Amino acid sequence: MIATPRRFVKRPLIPLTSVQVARNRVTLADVARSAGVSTTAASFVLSGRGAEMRISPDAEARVLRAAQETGYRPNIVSRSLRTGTSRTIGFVSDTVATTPFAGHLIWGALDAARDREHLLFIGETEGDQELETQLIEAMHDRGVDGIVFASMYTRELDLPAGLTHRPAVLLNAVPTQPVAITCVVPDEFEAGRSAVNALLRAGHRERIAIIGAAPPDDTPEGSLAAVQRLDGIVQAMAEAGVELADAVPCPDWQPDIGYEATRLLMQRTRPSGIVCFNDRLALGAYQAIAEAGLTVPGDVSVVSFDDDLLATWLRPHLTTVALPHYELGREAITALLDAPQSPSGGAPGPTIRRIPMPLRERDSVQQLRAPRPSRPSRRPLTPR
Amino acid sequence: MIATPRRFVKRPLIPLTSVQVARNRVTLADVARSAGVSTTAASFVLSGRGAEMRISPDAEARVLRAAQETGYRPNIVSRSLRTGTSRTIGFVSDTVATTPFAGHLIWGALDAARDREHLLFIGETEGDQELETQLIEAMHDRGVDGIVFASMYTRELDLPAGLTHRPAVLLNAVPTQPVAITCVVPDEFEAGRSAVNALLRAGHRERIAIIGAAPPDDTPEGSLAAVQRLDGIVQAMAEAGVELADAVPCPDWQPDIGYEATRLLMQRTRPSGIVCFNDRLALGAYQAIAEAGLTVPGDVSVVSFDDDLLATWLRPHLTTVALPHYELGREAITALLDAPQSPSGGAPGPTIRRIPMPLRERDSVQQLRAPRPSRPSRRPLTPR
DNA sequence: CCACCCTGCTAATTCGATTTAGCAAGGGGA
DNA sequence: TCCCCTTGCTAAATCGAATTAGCAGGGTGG
Repeated sequence: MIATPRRFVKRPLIPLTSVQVARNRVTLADVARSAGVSTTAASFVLSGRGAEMRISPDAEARVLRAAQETGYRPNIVSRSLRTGTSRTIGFVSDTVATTPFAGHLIWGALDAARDREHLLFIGETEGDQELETQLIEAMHDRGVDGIVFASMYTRELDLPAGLTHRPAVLLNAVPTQPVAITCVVPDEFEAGRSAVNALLRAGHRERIAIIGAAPPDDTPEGSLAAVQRLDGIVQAMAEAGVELADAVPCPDWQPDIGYEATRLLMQRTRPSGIVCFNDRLALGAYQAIAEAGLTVPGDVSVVSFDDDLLATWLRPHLTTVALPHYELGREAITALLDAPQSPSGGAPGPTIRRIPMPLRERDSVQQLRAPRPSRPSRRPLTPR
Repeated sequence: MIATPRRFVKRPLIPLTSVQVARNRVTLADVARSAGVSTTAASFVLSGRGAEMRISPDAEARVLRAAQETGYRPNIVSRSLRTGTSRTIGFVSDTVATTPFAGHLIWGALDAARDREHLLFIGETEGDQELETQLIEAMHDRGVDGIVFASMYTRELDLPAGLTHRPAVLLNAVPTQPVAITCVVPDEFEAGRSAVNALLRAGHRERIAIIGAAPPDDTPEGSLAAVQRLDGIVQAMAEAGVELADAVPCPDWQPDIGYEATRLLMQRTRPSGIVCFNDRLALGAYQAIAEAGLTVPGDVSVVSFDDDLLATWLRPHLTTVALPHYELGREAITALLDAPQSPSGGAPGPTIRRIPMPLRERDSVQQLRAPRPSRPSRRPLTPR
């Protein structure tokens, strides 16, 4: 075989199109042809504008039947190019993997998106600012209708570049800048009140301690949840006229730290009720309490936050104020899709939607004596 | 003001286009104009085919500079329409939310996808067959390049309709039908061997019991993991010439069930080593052992499977055979993108990639006596 | 009987990038 | 001098749906 001289080869261009693209999908043109109408007419019928555009009932029926029989599904890529709306949302978070919670956040978002026939892109930044921007751009390149930017724990954050070019919602976070953006966060302040009230209602008044933060403001770096839970706790106790017996601040809320904190507490104050700032700390507390030869709730009552899966794995089951991850996820998508942003002006700052954190009463709180006649809990008007 | 008579209004059609679509993105045409060339030339340059298509170095430089200066980013929706490839992958699983593992599966997939400049759609089916099909269709409507169909626990499953219309990979699952599809699964059989070998190596020979399944085949419905772990355990013990002292099958692998199973075991056999079929069962075992006034590992050694976060929360930290979720996720994407399927014929059945499950040795196994001279563990050639 | 309107459609354009086909200018060999 | 080839680029088609503009035919009022 003789090699063709280079210069005799005109252009080695093979029609790639016919090779790469799966040609077996039914298109609108196919439907139209099969119904004996133009694509225009078919498009009108299938978008429900048949009557408006004066397509005869007969033609309409033919189109509908053709679409049905061929199993036609509109190509959303094409529609997206034309209309600029892709029925697609980006969900960018800092940590998908390391917290089990993330699943529920995403789950709620997924459900809400599905209700509105949207699909979700997922991206994880691991807190890397450059990655944040890249992901957001990659999503906009693909024509997402909007982006939910989520943090795994409630905090303040700097808005990443490009986020607000199109509709966006902050989930579990509020912006450091006074930007007009919708934020969906759990009501951590009310949660603080709920937690401590669970103890107060059960008659605990004397020796109540907390693990995870200490008044007035010793909280883990950057955690808004910590600050607000603490505020709620402090305020509820003040209202009830009860003194906080002890408090152990913790830089990080992990089981071993809860364990050490509780050992310290048992030596120092021997509390009858402990509020742990999350369920992992509570696990550590359980371990330390058991090791001291004491029982929950007989000797020490424990309440906590988050409603981790862990809470029902512990014996006895843990009373805790739940982070409503599913609802948070749902609400973020709802806010994004239902309340389009006003890009130019409008509100001077963020719009914050607080989602209630429900108390899950289980078996870790001991009823001390008949509850006092419950004073209607007045919610103060203090700005938060 | 007099209302315009209906019939005088020609057609109330407002050019929606200019309203809906954000017109501020830089397009290829903008770049071309700014560089003083045609979009064709600009496209050639930016796709790296400048030399091939004989664009002069000068023109090439102008295009590159214009793209740089305007911050041009190609519209992937448009590219996708033309080329049929969207740099987008669908990840459909049965459970994102209820298992904390899911996060790591997704994490690995996300990382691998990012390495190849792909984005991931996420969908959750909750085991609903109709939803499976709908999700897969919705993803194909958006032009995904392929789909990873994942199960949260290793099992056999019926391939959903439409999955194999385009490239697809099964993650943590194998098909019931003899279909040519790539499957990525953890090596559960080898894991069974690892777990029990951890006990054998430490000198446990007499009273070894297992919780979660019982020979020859009492395993939770539909769990391939259970079957294969059990096989591995049985085989490793047979090889070592050690008799299984006791086995408690469990319909579900939750802490309370592990607790009850262990109580039963302590009465019946009082084992010195327990293999729990997952870490939740092990948590229950810890609780029952502590309640019996015994300690881990002093009185009872425990090994387990999964390497749940829980494993390092327990005291002492749990020795367990890890499910390599991150690697599983990565491998699924890699397999999907790097090894395009041969749609018509080729292999007669699925291609199965087994990912090793590493033993994480921690503090729950007691060394009984000096280890016997370790016979090089011959891996048998038995087909699995 | 003619201008006009309504009915019921269709042709053509558009979105943005990719790809095919091809053109103008210049150089070199016969 | 003429033909052919190469260089360096551009025009036009394409992907699939949505949308704008407009056309043919029949009926009606003046």
